[in-house]
Amino acid sequence: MRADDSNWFSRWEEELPSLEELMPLSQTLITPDLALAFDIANPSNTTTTNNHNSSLHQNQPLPPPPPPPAAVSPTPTNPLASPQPNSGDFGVDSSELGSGAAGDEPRTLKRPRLVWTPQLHKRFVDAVAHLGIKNAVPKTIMQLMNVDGLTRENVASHLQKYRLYLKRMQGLSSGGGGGTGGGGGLTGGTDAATDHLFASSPVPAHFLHPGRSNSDHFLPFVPVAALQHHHHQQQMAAVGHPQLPGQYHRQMGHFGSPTNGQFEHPFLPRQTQQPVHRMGAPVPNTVPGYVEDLESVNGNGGRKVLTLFPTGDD
DNA sequence: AATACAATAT
DNA sequence: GATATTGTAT
Repeated sequence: MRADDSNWFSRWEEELPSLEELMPLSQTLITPDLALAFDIANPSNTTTTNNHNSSLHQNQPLPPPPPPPAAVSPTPTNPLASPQPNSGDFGVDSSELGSGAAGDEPRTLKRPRLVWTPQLHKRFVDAVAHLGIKNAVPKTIMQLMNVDGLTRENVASHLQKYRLYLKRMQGLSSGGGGGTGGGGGLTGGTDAATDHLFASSPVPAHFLHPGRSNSDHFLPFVPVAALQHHHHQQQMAAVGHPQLPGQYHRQMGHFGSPTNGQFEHPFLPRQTQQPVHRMGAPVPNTVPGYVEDLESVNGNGGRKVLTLFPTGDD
């Protein structure tokens, strides 16, 4: 109870990490709907609850307004290169979305394929490593990663692949061969072109021997402190050109050594629990910011790809 | 009912 | 081949 306690709250903001520090993980996955809503300046709208402006509090040093309206062409059926019929001015896109026009929130829109960048994967591996294979299940991993827009399904799918990778490695180490008949001979071992991504991040040793060793770190629970506090995730969309001039910042992993894990925050008794809120709330998720890009490859329907960008370290 | 896993489809 | 989606088990 110090006098200064009374104003700790005032200083609270000062205690926050600088934007630059947090920035690395900012940006959020996009949701197509939001993108649309973004431009929709509908005077009459209503359900578009996009009120979240995060940039109000602190300024943002990086608002390079880039380009363009990158144009979101939600029309998968538009193989043509001309994304929007509106040539010339952007602004509102049309997006007729099928049906409904602006009235219904497209909850059923398909999100672009998630692209697992090495950074994202790193986060994934860190999360799995810190959870221990035992507790590393999609939901938990997803929470620890705290990447906005990332869904359980995304993680599950990646986890599935990752497990196969681990298995493969185990087999290689002792097995001999495997015989899989594969004849091929591929196998490069630790880094086949196939596992590019996986190879880019070190695989914690314990992953390789599930069997013995009690690898499971003691972490029944993870104070996932990173869950819903300030959301800062990073994600970007890169399409076609992986070399975006963007500024990446590196965010050091939060995951450090659990042995000494001293999570401390002025106060965060928040157990990262997710209330069982189900739909119904008109203002459920407030997405901070996002960027979306899509790549239209050949007329195959154009696969939109969403790539979360770097957040981390390498 | 929700979640995870495995299999299958795009 | 990488992800998404589906089916099934828990």
